Amino acid sequence: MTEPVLALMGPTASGKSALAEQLAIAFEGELISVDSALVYRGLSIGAAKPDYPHHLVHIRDPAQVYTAADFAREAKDCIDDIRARGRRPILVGGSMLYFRALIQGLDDIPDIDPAIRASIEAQARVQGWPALHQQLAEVDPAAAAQLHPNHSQRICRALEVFRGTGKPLSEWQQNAEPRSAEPDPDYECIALCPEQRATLHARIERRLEGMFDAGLIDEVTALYQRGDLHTDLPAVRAVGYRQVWSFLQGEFSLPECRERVLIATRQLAKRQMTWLRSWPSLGWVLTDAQGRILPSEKTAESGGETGTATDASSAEKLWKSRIMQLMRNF
RNA sequence: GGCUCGGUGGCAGAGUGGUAAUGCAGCGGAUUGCAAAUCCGUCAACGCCGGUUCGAUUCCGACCCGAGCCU
Repeated sequence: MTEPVLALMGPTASGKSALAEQLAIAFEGELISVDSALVYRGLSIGAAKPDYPHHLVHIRDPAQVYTAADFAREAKDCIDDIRARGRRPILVGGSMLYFRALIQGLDDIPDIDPAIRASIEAQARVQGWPALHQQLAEVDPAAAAQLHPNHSQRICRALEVFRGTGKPLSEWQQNAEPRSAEPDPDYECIALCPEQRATLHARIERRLEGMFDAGLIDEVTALYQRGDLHTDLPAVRAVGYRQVWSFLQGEFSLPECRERVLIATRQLAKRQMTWLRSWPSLGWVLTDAQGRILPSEKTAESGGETGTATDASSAEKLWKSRIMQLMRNF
């Protein structure tokens, strides 16, 4: 069997990129970015674009919409391609739905005509989402039962799948084999994160200052002046870009803008932590206030309640131990 | 020094003689094609001391603090 793909996860500003670069060099690997903002050209400073080369960075125009499904497909191709060249693919990033789409897979639902979504959103503007939730309940009660009446995006998705395919979303999802919580042997998932929340917040704050100093405002201004971009696009909704965009429109002062970016970034980190806490079989790599990896047993592979490693191949064990060893020296 | 207005949760800000909206932040959660998105849940307050009252955050008085005006 092929060795697993290393997947390095973690909240924003946790230091993933620096570690990833070291891993890439140490393992003759190639990095694949798992980042929903970095896919867009023009998002560099505010998206913390790393200097070291990554795949799947700057591959779309900000006017386009990139999706988790696009990512899963392209990342898979990328992994195959890298392996075909005899190198090791390493995934790095914090877009957890992208990781999930790649590792756990998405159901094979056909593309939906964007016009359908547009009409649903138009309908929602006049009727409100709870009304659409009700309509969903008539055609797809299973999906509706799992969604709050205000959950705009997911109600929209369920509705557009039904209208576009004539088949309820919940049925599409039943076709696939049930998702297991078992660790996927094809991926070795590691999370890098400061042990203390306060440390992460301090890192976020420091990095944000650097972004503003490096010209974040100018970067967003360039996007703003294109004239064809708007706040409904994912690229413009990204943390930092959205707030600076509003600042450019005169909605608030620069100090308030900076404060809002800071808050939004912390909130992003929190949501990422929520994903990570329930991620199956995740190896936690905790760091101290100086960014050094803590040597305690907490850094060892977790989730091994039973002897899951007993039947692991020696190649796999070697792979793991090399990662762990490298990380101790980080 | 005098007068006026004001002091409600971390912040902003309603309100009532029977212990108090809401927004933001914080914290927790969800997450199958926009996910750095979207949504849900939740903690937490009436400056201080007396008085009136069955009962005061709400009424009265003193005091403290803040803003403004006056001398």
